[in-house]
Amino acid sequence: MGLDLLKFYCIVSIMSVSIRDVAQLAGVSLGTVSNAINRPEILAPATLKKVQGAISDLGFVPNASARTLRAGKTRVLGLVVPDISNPFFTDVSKGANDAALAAGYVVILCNTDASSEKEDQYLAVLSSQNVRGILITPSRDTKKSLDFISERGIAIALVDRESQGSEVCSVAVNDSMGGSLALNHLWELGHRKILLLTGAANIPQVAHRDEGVKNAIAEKKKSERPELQILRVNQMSATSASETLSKYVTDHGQNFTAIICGNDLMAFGAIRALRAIGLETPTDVSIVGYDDIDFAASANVPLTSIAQPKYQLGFAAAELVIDECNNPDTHVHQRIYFQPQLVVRNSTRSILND
Amino acid sequence: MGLDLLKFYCIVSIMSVSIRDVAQLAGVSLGTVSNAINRPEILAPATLKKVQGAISDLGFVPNASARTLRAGKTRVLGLVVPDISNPFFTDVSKGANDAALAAGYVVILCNTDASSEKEDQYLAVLSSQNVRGILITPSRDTKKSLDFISERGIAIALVDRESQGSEVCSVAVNDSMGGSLALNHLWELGHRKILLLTGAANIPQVAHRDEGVKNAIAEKKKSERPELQILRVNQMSATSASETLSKYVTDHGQNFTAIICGNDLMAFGAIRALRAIGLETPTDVSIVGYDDIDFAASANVPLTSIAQPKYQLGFAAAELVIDECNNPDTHVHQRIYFQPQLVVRNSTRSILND
DNA sequence: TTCCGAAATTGAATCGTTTCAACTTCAGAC
DNA sequence: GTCTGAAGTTGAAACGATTCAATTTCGGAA
Repeated sequence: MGLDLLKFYCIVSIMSVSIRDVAQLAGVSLGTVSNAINRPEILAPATLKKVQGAISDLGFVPNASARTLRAGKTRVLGLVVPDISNPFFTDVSKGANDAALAAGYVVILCNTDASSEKEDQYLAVLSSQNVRGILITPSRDTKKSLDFISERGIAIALVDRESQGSEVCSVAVNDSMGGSLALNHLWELGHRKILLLTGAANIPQVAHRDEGVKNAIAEKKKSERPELQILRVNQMSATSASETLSKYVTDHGQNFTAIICGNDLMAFGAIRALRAIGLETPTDVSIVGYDDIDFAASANVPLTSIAQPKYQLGFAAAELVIDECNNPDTHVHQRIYFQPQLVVRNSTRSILND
Repeated sequence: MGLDLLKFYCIVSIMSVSIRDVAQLAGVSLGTVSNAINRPEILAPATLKKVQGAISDLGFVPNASARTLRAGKTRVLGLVVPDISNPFFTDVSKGANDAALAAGYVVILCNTDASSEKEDQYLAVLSSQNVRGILITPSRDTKKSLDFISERGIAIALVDRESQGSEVCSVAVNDSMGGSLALNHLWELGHRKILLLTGAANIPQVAHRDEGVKNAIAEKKKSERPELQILRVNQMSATSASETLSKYVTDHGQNFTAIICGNDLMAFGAIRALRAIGLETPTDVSIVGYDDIDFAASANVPLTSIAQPKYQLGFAAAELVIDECNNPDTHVHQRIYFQPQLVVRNSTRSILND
């Protein structure tokens, strides 16, 4: 008898309880239980209480598949990024996850390694999973991917890309402003010969930042405009930056007092290359990085850098998509534009003598 | 008329095609289409071809919800980690995603911030999503979480934790061996006074590594055993390591020729602290890090470190779970144990004089 | 007492698959 | 020509929720 009882409990706890069981226990109909879950306000308070009691007694959790099948709506988002090991996207992912969880959504992470095929493959999988919305940093031919998605009635937000028309939401950082921030900081410290150690010009982010630097220069009075040299590296890594800079100084001498780098790793590479030829940072050369990676603060030479609100980027993108899902009528597509921030540490120094 | 035609195309392209449409176009029954998708080998080749043609003509994608509802099985895994911005888990996630994609699965990423409540919350969500398996690095009370999961018939793999009983799979790295590798490397270089700059002893990974260091010492002949000092930091960060080490040297002097650090960031902190008091790496002190983070190779002093197969960890865990899902009968629970690897760079140096 | 309309509740139909027992087809054995 | 069994195909039932037209309930007005 004791054994039978145990068995009974096991069955109860293992077999999934359905809305039917709840209805039976509460002594109401199927529809009423469904209403208790989805539109509690239309039920008589007493009934609602009864049903909620039964739900928690049985530990009932609605079956997402059944719900989706009938209602046609999941509570799942897809996040499609080129490289999750890039700290930028890691933080974006964190923000998106937190925003999603708060709204009862869940995020499927898709790492495309910047390959179009993998991107397409993931989009097909996400579509078959009936995801409700997709946050994406498209790798290449944006149009096709986007059409594929929106054709299926899935909400979209572009991350770290600006939408062209106004048919989708987008969340981006003002890269041009980032470039300006870096230049103005150095300018205020008195630097007038500046080297821009940057990446390939066909990367949109890089182009925008370069432009920001140039704009900031153009805004100065003619007599106070700094001289700008531009040096591009193939790979935006410490090693590549270090080698490129060494060669440059060998060829041209040190014709600068400060360097603006494409990212923090390149900044560390630059510091290393300079030290190798007897130039200290910031004593001899000031250096500004970009991204403000975690390690920037605790490096040998704590780095002055441009910080991007990565977490907020992901959070906002998820919120936009969820709003589009939950309020399709009132939702209006937005282009959100975050502002980067200058973080001053020890790698830059004033060379004014007053 | 033109407008009507447009409307027609819109409806065709927006409305989802079901298995029913495929059956009609191919001139076969529902069941046959289902078989073409799930057990193609039992169909007559001609029929199979016909159905596959219809599927691709219509661009049919099976509805995951309906499939799950009927079959009770999703193709979704959950990955529950304490901190996705830790490069370790980033790589684990990449590995898991790749293994999943290859098997037609998809991964929901759950970042718990090492909080038990968030972990529970995510487990509930994953359960309601009917995920098929969960890869988890549990934060605390493993037992309860695991019971919750397996009670619901969801496959489990422990990541970076060893399973105690044999009722679940686990994938971990031999941390003890990592500690031994570090010590033996220094020992071979002639170091006999070693400082272990490590984290809190109640973190399992830390404890195992410390143990590995001690074991390696115990294996040496008595006369050749190095002296070991242990110094623990609160936070395993560069700053904390730097401060703690500075204070230690002030109090005790430099009673070591080499340092084994709890991770690479701490190693960078140590290098900085030493330089501040006039000690260069590796000239005066040799340093070994742990984790082999990306930046280790391109730092000012390229770091000798212990590398863990993080990607493989995630890949293997996903494979184990997927095997358990697909072949529940033949599947046997495994404990996989990866071996860390010593990566020698410039932060360590021999002090033997022969 | 009767009737009315608003509020609350009901339950059959539906979503798009998979499953499996039942049925058809057909080549070969007798 | 008939029978047999294997191979191939069929289609109704089921999964567990939501939806909505239909039904019941009930307080108050006539």
